[in-house]
Amino acid sequence: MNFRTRHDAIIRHLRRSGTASVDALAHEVGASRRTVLRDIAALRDQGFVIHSEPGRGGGLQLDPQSMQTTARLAVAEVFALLISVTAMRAAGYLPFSDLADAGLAKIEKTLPPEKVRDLRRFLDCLHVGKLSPLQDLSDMGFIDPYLLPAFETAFLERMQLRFQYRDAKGQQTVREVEPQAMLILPPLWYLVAWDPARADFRHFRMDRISKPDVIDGTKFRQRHVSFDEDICPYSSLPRGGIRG
Amino acid sequence: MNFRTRHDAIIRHLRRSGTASVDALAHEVGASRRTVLRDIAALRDQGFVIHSEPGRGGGLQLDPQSMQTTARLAVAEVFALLISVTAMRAAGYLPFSDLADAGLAKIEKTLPPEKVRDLRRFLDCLHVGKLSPLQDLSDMGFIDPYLLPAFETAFLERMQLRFQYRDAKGQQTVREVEPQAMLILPPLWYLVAWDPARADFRHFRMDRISKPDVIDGTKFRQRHVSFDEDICPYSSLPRGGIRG
DNA sequence: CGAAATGGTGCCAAATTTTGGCACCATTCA
DNA sequence: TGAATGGTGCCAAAATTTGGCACCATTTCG
Repeated sequence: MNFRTRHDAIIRHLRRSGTASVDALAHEVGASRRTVLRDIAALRDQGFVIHSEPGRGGGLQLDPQSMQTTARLAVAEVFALLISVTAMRAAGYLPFSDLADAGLAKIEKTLPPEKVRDLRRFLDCLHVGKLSPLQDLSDMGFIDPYLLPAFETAFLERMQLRFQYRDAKGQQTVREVEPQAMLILPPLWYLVAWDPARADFRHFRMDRISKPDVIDGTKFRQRHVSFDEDICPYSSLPRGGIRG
Repeated sequence: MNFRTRHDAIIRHLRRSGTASVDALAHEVGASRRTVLRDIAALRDQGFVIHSEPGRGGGLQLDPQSMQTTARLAVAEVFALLISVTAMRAAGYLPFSDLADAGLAKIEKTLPPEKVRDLRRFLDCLHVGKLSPLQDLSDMGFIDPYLLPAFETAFLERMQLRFQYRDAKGQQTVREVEPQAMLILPPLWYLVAWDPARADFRHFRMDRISKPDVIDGTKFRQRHVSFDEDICPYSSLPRGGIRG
């Protein structure tokens, strides 16, 4: 009996019998006391809540609440988490980002197929590169919290987006564009969009966008965006897993 | 990367990319072709329906209908996710952080109450500020993967920590200190600790710490750490939050 | 009080499983 | 035919798991 089967057996036994001692479990699953104690620790690490009571009449007890633990996240939430973990990895904090990424993989596994498809299409629009050191960062602002929900609709439904844009000189203009890609040049974030009025691509710094709104009834086709060679799509980013 | 994590990663990749070759997967998860083939067989045993097509243009494909509905994140994974989001927000790299927060809130709900309490206590030790531009970043290294688990114990149980420290001149010394706070001055991370031998606070750059170990049987009291005024605790950090 | 029953930890060597590499087979497609 | 692809058997090396032991802490019973 390998440890996976054993863990299942232990959980099943605890569920059925309510409470059990380590020795009883050890006998039940045919393993040593030491091994069962290790299994209990592992199960606790995995999120099972197992209460224990030492002394005569004590034993182990599985908290029934810990059995239902499904977090149903929205696509945008998973996306937001993913980019934060990606940024963390890019910054070189592997121990943290690897663990966080493993957690996200579990969450993704539970996402329904159509959400995974949306997530993939969203991530396909994401590109990462290095910022030129010449950029002026002194006027970095905050990104409108309504931007991501608006992006979600605009990118996935391929609908035009209207927003106010404040250019480098502080001029406010209203734009109506076709969102084609998102670009991260840490710490700056850009929207790459086709501007039909100018018949050309434009880069918009996200912290300069306000009042984003999807324009009803519009539909556009995806265009090929060509990036510099030092900018790579998120999906081909080097990932965790140290190769031996 | 152990086989459980690898299985999660493989499923994630297959779901995201629709179809993938064994070699691509092997490269992705950092394992050999043989191992991935074994993993695929194991996943099929577990009930995942994975179609395969030999020959040119072939590959593996995960049937979207075969999906798992529950995920149980390890406590450490939730910790890592929270820290990632927190740190990236602090660094100002992270737009959409309120959405990430919403996702985290859902995930947090699946943790047992005492773990949530631990999480809060851990995050209470986290402080964020701005790095002086004079700092030399040329020798930034990687953070020891054992640091996070060691911190978890040391901070939560208030136990002393022993580690090797490489100072700015490259000198290696062994320190035994009382961890009092974590400080992020993007992109650098510091441990702020009371050094009993020197009877004073010290800042240790995390990428210069190696071989961390909790010292058994030690217990210390929390001290008030005074920070510069431009450094604020994580808990009072400005949050996104959708206005309305 | 002392003894017994219980959970829990550290350590180590033995047992077991996992892994990577290799050779080789079958299928598909250009 | 040759290249790209999935798949299997085998083996030694690497990594992990396991059991045994000593020992600690807490609780309850007599």
